[in-house]
Amino acid sequence: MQEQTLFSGISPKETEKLLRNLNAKKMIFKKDRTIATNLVHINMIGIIIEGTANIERYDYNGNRSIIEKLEKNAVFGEIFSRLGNDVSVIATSDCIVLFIEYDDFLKNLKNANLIQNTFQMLSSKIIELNKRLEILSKRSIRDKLLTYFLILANESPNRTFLLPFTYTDLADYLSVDRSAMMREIKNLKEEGFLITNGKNITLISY
Amino acid sequence: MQEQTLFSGISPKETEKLLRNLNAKKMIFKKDRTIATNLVHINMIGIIIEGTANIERYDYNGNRSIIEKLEKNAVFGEIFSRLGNDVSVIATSDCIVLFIEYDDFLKNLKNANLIQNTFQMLSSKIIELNKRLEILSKRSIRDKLLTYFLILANESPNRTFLLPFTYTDLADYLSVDRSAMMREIKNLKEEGFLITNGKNITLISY
DNA sequence: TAAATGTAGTTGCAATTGCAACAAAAATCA
DNA sequence: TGATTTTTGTTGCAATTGCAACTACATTTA
Repeated sequence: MQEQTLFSGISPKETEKLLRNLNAKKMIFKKDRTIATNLVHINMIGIIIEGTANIERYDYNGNRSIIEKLEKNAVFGEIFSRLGNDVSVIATSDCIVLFIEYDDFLKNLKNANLIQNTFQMLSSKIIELNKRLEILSKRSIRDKLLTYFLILANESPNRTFLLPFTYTDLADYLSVDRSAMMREIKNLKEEGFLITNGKNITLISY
Repeated sequence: MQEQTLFSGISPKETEKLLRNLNAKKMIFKKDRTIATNLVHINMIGIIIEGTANIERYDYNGNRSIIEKLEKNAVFGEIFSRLGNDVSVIATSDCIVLFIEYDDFLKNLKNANLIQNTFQMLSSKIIELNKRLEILSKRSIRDKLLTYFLILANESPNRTFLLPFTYTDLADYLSVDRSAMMREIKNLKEEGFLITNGKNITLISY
């Protein structure tokens, strides 16, 4: 799914040249470290070369919200994610991240492949955001769970999938209280909508 | 705000030529008419030349969700909005809309201005989506209202703004029950957070 | 490997929310 | 302009949700 990168279709040599022109800087982050905070004014683009990270926000109540999961080759930064106030990128495993100045990037946006790829990236960001919006616009925890699980179930052949979150993180992704969510999952199981075995979930009907 | 268009910086003559190459088709829609439904497979880009429209979704409970408000010069379509299942674009006033095939568009994506403008459009879509996500990730109606009102208040000098929705539509934008929302607005007024006069709202503190 | 930390699973209770059902006011239409 | 439709404003009540507080289990870390 995340095989497409910013440099797909561009030869390694060409890529290296581009990265030099782009003044790209490579940085290493340990798990749980903050990769970036409040990037609005910094105008950087980050590329996850190795590892995984989350884009997160804490509101004034102390509630965490997981905005996005970043996998290998994912990009983040103002144009890609609107990293506003109180938003941070946190390493969820050891990470290698490439940083590029946005202005440098725009100046070098002449390579046809790079243009095409950037479009792809932006488009898939939009798709991800809309996916999450569809979930959050549901008015009950039950509907949020079912909507999310349906998306995951549809991506696998037998409607069984591995939850890509801990249940604690899932609650923050759905923006609901964890205990209320667990209660609702229990209800869904009792009513025969779901079978769970740890993070393995099968969606029976919906 | 929406002065930027896909064809900014491109001369009228050049634009016309582009539109001919793009095989653009102009269509007229009366208020409340459906401009497009389930565009996923149709692969079209729409540009609102005149008028306003909403991107909306109805879920199986019959709850409407207003996904996005489209103003003059706004663009919509798969790459820009992920118009998935049960999603429609509805004219909220008489509209003139330009349709372009996505493939034609990509093929003609050589003009530097067009590239730049398309990036701008995609970026501002992402910003809009994130704005809405920030609102919907709040766990109470009160916080959703305050978050949205704060965004509007910050865009005007004296923290007073004109609500761009009917209150009925606002509830669908915030994905909450209308009567519960009205109740909460009343509470906020009584507690001195808000002053309202019809759709004129002043945010006192937050 | 023992201790410490993080995650899963529960529950009672109070607060918030959605639903249904109105009446009144405003906007639209014929 | 008069009739019709839409929007606003309200309320009681039941259902859902968040919060707090635990226990049990799993995973890290020293």
